[in-house]
Amino acid sequence: MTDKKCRWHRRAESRPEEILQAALEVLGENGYRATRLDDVAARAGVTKPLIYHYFQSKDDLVHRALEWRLVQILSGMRDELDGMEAGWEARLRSFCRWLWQRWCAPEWGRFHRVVVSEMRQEAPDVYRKWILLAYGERCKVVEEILQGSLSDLRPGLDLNASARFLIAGLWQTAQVHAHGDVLVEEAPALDSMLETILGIFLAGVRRASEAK
Amino acid sequence: MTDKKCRWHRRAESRPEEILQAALEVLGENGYRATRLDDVAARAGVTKPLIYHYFQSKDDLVHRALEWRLVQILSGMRDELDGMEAGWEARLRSFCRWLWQRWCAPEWGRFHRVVVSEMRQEAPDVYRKWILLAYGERCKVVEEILQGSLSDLRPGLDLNASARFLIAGLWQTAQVHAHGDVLVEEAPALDSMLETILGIFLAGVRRASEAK
Amino acid sequence: MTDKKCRWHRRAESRPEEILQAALEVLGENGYRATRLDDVAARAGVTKPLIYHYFQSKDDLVHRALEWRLVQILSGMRDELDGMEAGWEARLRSFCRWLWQRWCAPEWGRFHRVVVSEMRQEAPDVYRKWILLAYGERCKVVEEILQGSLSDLRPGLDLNASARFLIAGLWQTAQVHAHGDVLVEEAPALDSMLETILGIFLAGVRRASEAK
Amino acid sequence: MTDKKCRWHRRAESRPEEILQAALEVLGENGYRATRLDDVAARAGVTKPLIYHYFQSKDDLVHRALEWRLVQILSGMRDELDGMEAGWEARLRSFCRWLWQRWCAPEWGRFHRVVVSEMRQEAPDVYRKWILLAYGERCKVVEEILQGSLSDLRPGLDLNASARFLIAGLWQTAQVHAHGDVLVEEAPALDSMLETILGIFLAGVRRASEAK
DNA sequence: CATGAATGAGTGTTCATTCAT
DNA sequence: TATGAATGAACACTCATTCAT
Repeated sequence: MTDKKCRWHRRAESRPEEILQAALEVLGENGYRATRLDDVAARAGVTKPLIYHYFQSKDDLVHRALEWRLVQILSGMRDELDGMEAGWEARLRSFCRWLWQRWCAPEWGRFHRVVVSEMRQEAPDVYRKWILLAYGERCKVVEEILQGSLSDLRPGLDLNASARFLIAGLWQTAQVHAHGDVLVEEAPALDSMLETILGIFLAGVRRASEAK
Repeated sequence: MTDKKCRWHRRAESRPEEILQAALEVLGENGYRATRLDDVAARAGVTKPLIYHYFQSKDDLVHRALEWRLVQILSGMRDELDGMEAGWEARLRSFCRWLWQRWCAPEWGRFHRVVVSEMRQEAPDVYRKWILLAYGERCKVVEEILQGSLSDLRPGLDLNASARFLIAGLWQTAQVHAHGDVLVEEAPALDSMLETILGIFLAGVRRASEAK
Repeated sequence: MTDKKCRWHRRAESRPEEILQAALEVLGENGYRATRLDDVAARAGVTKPLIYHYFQSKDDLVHRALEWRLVQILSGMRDELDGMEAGWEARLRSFCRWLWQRWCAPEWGRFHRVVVSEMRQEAPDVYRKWILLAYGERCKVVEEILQGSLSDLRPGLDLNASARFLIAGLWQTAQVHAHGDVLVEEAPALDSMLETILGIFLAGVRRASEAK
Repeated sequence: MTDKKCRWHRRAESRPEEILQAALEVLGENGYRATRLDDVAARAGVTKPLIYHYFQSKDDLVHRALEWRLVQILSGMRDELDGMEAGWEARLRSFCRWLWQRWCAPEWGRFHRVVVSEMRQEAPDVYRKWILLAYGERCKVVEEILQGSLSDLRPGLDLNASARFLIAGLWQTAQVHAHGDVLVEEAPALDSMLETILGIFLAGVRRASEAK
């Protein structure tokens, strides 16, 4: 009964998130430039003006959509970390595997592409936030792990720089390997890539005497 | 002098390159999406239709402009390489320093941003070419250097993967460090970054016995 | 009253037809080539983008406009026919008079000019439809009338060809006489023209014995 | 020797006609609207500005081209006529056959289409001239032939109107039959069409007593 | 005579955004 | 809350025409 006359009340509360979800999908498929509000509206099953009811502008919508997903994606890192085994090498390996898995996932690729690509021009603040959280926070974690085991590391090692190198290498490699459309032939398997990277890094930062 | 009475200037020979240059500048400043033909024309001091006299479309112009700069930027690598000292470690260090210098230069940052960012969506073929030449070729060089000194390296090392890790780390670090608008505070100096990276990588791939 | 303060009027239901009508008028006055969307919009009292709200493109608009008028113009023929008196000669005369009247009307002249002229090049399918309905159907009617009175006709007469001749003669004569801007001086009156044509045709197809 | 330095003097005299010819070809293929000066120049093997050297504007070129061909096409009618046999019926048949042959030729079709179609809008004076010469003159010829044999014709026959009917019928039938892209299936053969038309017309204008 | 270079004035089309209901 | 209708501002691209050589 109420269904009939209030049909459009139905999902009033969920509407904003439905729109965000639709925006995200279109964004992932077409990129920022090619994302038209009409498409988003169509995908969300609403009309354009309704989008303006919930969001101030196209940019506002996109910003909110990306941030909304950002939180989802980035959450859980610390929890994950707490559950990891002791021993700095093991922790580092676990953490990197966890990262690697995420960064190689298709959804992350699409998302990353849009943010790192177009949003850097179109919405620098979103891009900044993304890099800060998705990239910078990771660097900090690695730095912390290294910090906790100074005695095992080469003396004089710049921990900040080391952490950045590891994260940068993983990040960029995952990007090119898993989502790049190039250089895929003759490339090592994803798992093997990760092991090589970890092997080089650990051997590279470890104190020489330890090699005995 | 003749400027006054002439409705337009005839500077045929130089015009195409002037337009390319103007396109490149506007592209670097505004990105692909926000690059309007009017702006390019204005900057080049010509009118829009003249652009169509030399180029088939906006895309054609952008493609040519990027490729034009691409070869300029990418040229010289092999020559540079030939002039480098012997000894694989020294060669690797020299090569990476050369790369690092280029990748940290402001102009490269602007260029990279546009290509890796928007062009990936807008003109995948340009993006692909760029990655193939600017990134892939570098990996190959590193792999070749490593290949030539197998006896000094840890046995069983995956050279392909190793090279990719090094290049990826340098590339992404340079990007974030030199051109990223984030994570700059508390970051090590650029030169010091490079040394840390090289230190870790070399120690990481070197045969253990060598450490004695 | 509300005209003043409203930036635009909402007249949804009637708008599409208003635009079609405006398009038709501009089309009739200027021809296809010289018809600019701006003019159509201005005449309809709307803005250009609104045209795109209802129609997909300029061509779509023109096609629909012509087809819209086409059915209006072509409708009613069969009804008319049913009401006509018996006797093949009388029927033929009535039908031709009906045709002649239509083909000599100014509006038909404008319409015809555009369709047979430019649309033949610009939109062959519209042209084809027009000829098929406006011309071909007429031939069929004449052929049917003749078919029903074979005993009165010269034996061996090619009915199809005869019908085509009559229709062609009427069509082209009307075109030149009523709408052509030439050959008007010294020309017989329209009614007299029709009578002469009918006289020749009927005498030409009638069985010779009948002439006694 | 002079070939080298005066190469472009070579065909100075023939240039205008080459351009006219090229214009005609492009016109026939693409119609007036789609005829670009660039195309004409390319086909004629000259450059655009050279066209402006010989002709004042695009319209001027088109007008001259059409008139140039008009004269060629229309010439010879009177000569042809003089050579025709005596006897009004025979003369009429001969003349109509000659007309029919021309009007059914492909080149005439292309030409006619452009003139009667687009030029009617774009250049009414060319259209007028065309109709006057190609159509009106023919009517006059027929009228003259009929005039010369009044005793054989139905008394009171309007010769002017009769001639117009015959020419109109031939003209339009040829157009639809030979060059129209419609109504071709189930249509009589071209020759047979002509015979039917002549048969009807002659029987239609002939004095009744003659039928004995 | 001949031309490459250059331009002005359009012209169809798109899209984020807002009004009136 | 929800929407169909309406718009302004831009933008890529075209083409006849002319300048300077």
